[in-house]
Amino acid sequence: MTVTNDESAQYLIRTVSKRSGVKSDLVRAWERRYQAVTPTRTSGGHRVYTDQDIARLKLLNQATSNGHSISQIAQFSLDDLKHLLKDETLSTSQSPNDLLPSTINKVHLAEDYSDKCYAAVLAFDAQKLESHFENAIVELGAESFIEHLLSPLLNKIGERWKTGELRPVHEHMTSSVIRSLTYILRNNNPCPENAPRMIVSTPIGQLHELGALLAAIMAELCGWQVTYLGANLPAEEIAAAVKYTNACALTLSISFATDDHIVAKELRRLKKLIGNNVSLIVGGRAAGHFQPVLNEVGVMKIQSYTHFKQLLNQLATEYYASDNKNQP
Amino acid sequence: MTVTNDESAQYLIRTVSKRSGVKSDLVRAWERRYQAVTPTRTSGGHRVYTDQDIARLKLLNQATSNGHSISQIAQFSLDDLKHLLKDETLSTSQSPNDLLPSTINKVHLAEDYSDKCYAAVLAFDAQKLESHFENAIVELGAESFIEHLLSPLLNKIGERWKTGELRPVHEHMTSSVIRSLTYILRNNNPCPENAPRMIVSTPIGQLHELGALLAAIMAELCGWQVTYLGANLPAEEIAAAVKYTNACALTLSISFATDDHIVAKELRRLKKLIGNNVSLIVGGRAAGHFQPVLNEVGVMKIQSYTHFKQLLNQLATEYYASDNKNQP
DNA sequence: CATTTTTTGTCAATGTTTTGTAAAGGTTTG
DNA sequence: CAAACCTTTACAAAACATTGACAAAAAATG
Repeated sequence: MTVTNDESAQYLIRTVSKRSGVKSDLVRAWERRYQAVTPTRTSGGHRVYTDQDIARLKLLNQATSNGHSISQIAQFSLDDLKHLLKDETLSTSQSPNDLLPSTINKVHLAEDYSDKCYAAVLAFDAQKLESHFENAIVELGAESFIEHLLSPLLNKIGERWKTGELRPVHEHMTSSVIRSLTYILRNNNPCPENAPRMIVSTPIGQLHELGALLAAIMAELCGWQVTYLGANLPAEEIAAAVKYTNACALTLSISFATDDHIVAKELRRLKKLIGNNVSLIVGGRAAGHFQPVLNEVGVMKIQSYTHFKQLLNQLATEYYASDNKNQP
Repeated sequence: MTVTNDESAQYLIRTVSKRSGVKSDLVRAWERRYQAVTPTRTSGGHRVYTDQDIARLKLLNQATSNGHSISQIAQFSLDDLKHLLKDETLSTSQSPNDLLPSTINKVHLAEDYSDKCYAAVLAFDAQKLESHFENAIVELGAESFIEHLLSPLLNKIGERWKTGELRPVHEHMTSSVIRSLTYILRNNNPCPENAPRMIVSTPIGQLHELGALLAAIMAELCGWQVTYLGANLPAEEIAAAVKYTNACALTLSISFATDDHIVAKELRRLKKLIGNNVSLIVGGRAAGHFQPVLNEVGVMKIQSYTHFKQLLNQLATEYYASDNKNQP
């Protein structure tokens, strides 16, 4: 099914007629006699319809040619109409479970989607995974999608990867799908021109990018202007990106605990390169493993989903405050 | 404060009219009556348009000739317009081609965009880069976009990287932007359920993914069901993905010439793991460097843009032929 | 079953709005 | 100075709206 959630799309009667299969005259008659649809009007009086109206007329058309009297069903809700037709075509159908998504329901719904997504990951079915994600974004909204679906899902993938149930390719495939999704998420809330800038990456040796992706998406949703660099970059490169973009924050994800000293060395170098005016944030499953270095370098460590969100908002506030001072 | 001097290129109405296909008079009428575009003015009062305006007008033109009333859609955002047209081309595939998309013009136009995109890469401006890409896709169409803009651009980036004008981060940033664009490109032509499947990646040690991305996009546009895995994967992982997805082809990009034997070893292992029924395709700037191994293993080497396209179509044809035999 | 009444899709007549195009006359640009 | 722009005003075809009517089909009634 297509993603037609907005009511931004509006149509005049001829388009509606073409799409629904109901002649213009009849559309007007149904409105006049039974208020089957109640379009708004232009200032000049022309009728303006929504996607929902079209869907409605389509169903009404089907129902009438199925023997129902228009006067009886004209005021039915979309759901009622669907049921009507379902019951006819399949006489005894499945359980009708599409009803109101309350806030409490959302968590449950997200879990539901999460299971489906994990199954798609396990089956290595990128198409299905993307499809589930798309639907989930529409149904849950970007906010809930990230908090209740994406975040737990990535955790689960991280765990299962350690137990061997998943292979590295699974993670790569998932990263790939999520990366292409950033396009939808970003376009849901365009950020202001003067938003604070952030670089997101993972240090050299850290090949897992799921955590970094999550961080990037979250930051974008919190109104940051994020430049995502992918995984496995040396300190010099990351620092260069910070310079180029004039970023005021840098977020790294560390999800794999190594015993060599690469991460520590990279962090120290990074700090030296970017200086004290750029906030250095580190998250990821294995961040705790490097606690001594984090303390030494002066890193903000992400404690949890909500903690990161608070951090983002706090830093943004500080940024706007100092920005106003410099810009009288 | 940073220099936020956007709108690098500006056009007068005649150019806009030619490129968008909307007559000058009409462009002005749309502006006067519905504020469809809001160009700036020269000191003398002439209208000055941006690339975005052109993309916008092009989409509006398409939408109106598709039955939408201009007054209703004039103020839609670029994204809304894209959705509008996407939903329509899915239901009614007949589209009477609009005016003058002469091939010669397109090449020139693509070069123009290519320069702008490269400038954005050099300036490390991900947002501008994405914006240019989006406009270019609208104006050129996916096909031309890839052939005349993306492909040359990536070559240029590869070259400049070697000379040191660009750093690795530039490439990472560009990859990131292109990856999120795959979403638009993919949704322009949904592939059939039973399309042949392909895995795209780069072997271990090969960190540059631009070539692989290009290959993935091209294959998708040729009707393949592509699973893109990103860069730097060991043979076992890639082979596992091939097994999981039941892919009939595997494309690798090799853009960096190394003197160690890793690539050779990986290729040999891969061939052993995937067997003879899966086509192994290799492309990339440095593919020639490993010619002996390619011959030994039996690899199809990509010679050029058009060669790869032919290869894709040929393999797809073979796939469908053998598929029909097995599935009577 | 025959006759009325109601429902429903379609049309016609007449007036208004929308929308692409164009002409007239002045200004800017190169 | 010519070509390209600008603004204003106008115009006509296409698309809409409203009202009212009509006949076939369906339902109700006797």
